[in-house]
Amino acid sequence: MRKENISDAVIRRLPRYYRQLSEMYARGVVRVSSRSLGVEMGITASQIRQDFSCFGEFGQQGYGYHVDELRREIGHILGIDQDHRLIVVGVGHLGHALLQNFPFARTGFSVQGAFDVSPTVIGTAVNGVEVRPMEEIEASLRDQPVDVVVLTIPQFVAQQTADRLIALGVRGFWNFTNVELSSAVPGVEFENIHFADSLLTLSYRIAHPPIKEENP
Amino acid sequence: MRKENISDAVIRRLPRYYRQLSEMYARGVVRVSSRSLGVEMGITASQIRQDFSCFGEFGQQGYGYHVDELRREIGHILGIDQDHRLIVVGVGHLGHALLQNFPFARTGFSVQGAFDVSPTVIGTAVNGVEVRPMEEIEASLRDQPVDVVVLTIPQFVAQQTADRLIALGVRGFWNFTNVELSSAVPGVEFENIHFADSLLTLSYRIAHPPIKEENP
DNA sequence: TAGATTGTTAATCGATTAACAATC
DNA sequence: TAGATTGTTAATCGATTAACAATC
Repeated sequence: MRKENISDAVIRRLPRYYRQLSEMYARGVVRVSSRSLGVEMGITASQIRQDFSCFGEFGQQGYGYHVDELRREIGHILGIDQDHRLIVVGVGHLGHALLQNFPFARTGFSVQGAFDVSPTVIGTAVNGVEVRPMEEIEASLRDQPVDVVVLTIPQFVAQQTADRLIALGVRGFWNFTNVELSSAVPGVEFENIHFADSLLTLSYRIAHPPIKEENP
Repeated sequence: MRKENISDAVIRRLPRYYRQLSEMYARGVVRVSSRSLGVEMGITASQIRQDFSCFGEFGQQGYGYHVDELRREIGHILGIDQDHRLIVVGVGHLGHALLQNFPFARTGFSVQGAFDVSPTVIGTAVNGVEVRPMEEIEASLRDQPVDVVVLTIPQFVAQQTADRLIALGVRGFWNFTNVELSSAVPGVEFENIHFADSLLTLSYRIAHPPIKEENP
């Protein structure tokens, strides 16, 4: 049964399925059952079948799933084949690292440009992308709208910069600023990478080792 | 009632509470009720009280919570005051960016060193941390054990490097490699920052705009 | 004191797991 | 065909929310 509202938990598992299936495909695996996929990923076969059934019927009784077909389907659901357009705003160390390393193309994004306020980086090129002055962003987005902005700027300008970009029509933010951004404009999506939060959960877990399992 | 087993969902909210309370403390706010904290954070007062009650009784009837006290308590729970020790393994663009930008001290970590295999970066210093050759890591960890390793290395050496470090006694990994690491050694904790997974969930959400609310 | 707000118990909601008829 | 495995419905489990007595 196709669901109307997919839960966040399901959505967050999709990239992992995609990753696992890509890896199996690269290994030459042709078919997989929910059971064996579950064993490899450490989740139940039930959950896998439930998750997939939110989006359609991709398997075949008695056979399982065709790895490459399922991989493509999930990629399609994730929007990987939609050629989303993206710019990087803030080319400090982190913005630079993402421009240099991150495989945007493999996640379906094409990098349309990079912007910064600092004269030191303006005019330089990172991985073939020229860094342009922030003042030009209005004109640039008018000419060439983008789907997503990568926000790698200092915390104290995060919300105001987001607001400025939202006014220019941006509806997706990949936010690295460790600030909780918000907008009154409907349909604006924020995806946060909170480095500090992540490290703190690790800090918690090493500070509180999980309770030893007594012999049952 | 103190709980034995804290759910992952609760743990992942703790850094956000800590962040919010720090921000309020910086603003000079002295007391806060679960209700008003909930309004600011967009969660229910019930959930806040439930979450806190896993760890103790930090409030006072009729008054609420003392912001700074609660902030310290949560920081303590997260292990921020434990002065954890950490090294960075892999000083490419991302490792460099983290060494340069990330406020390790503010999350309770002290950077003990950085390691890489590339002669280009070995011997350089990033933000006061000297990059040493990977061969020296055995000796270094024997002398100065660390709690956490930041893994910013290429995917194809991720698992083998993790195994090598686990054999040297490392029990915490902040993993940036987009590989699902695992270990048979009990008590080893992995915290993953999966950039690609994160961006793909954003891709999903902009590809599937949430269903418009009909006027009820 | 009266009002406010906690910590906790009970009720609800949603997500995960189990079971199974359908069928390749 | 018989065995395997799906998609889906039902059962279980856990997390969130509501309610309220205790009390500052």
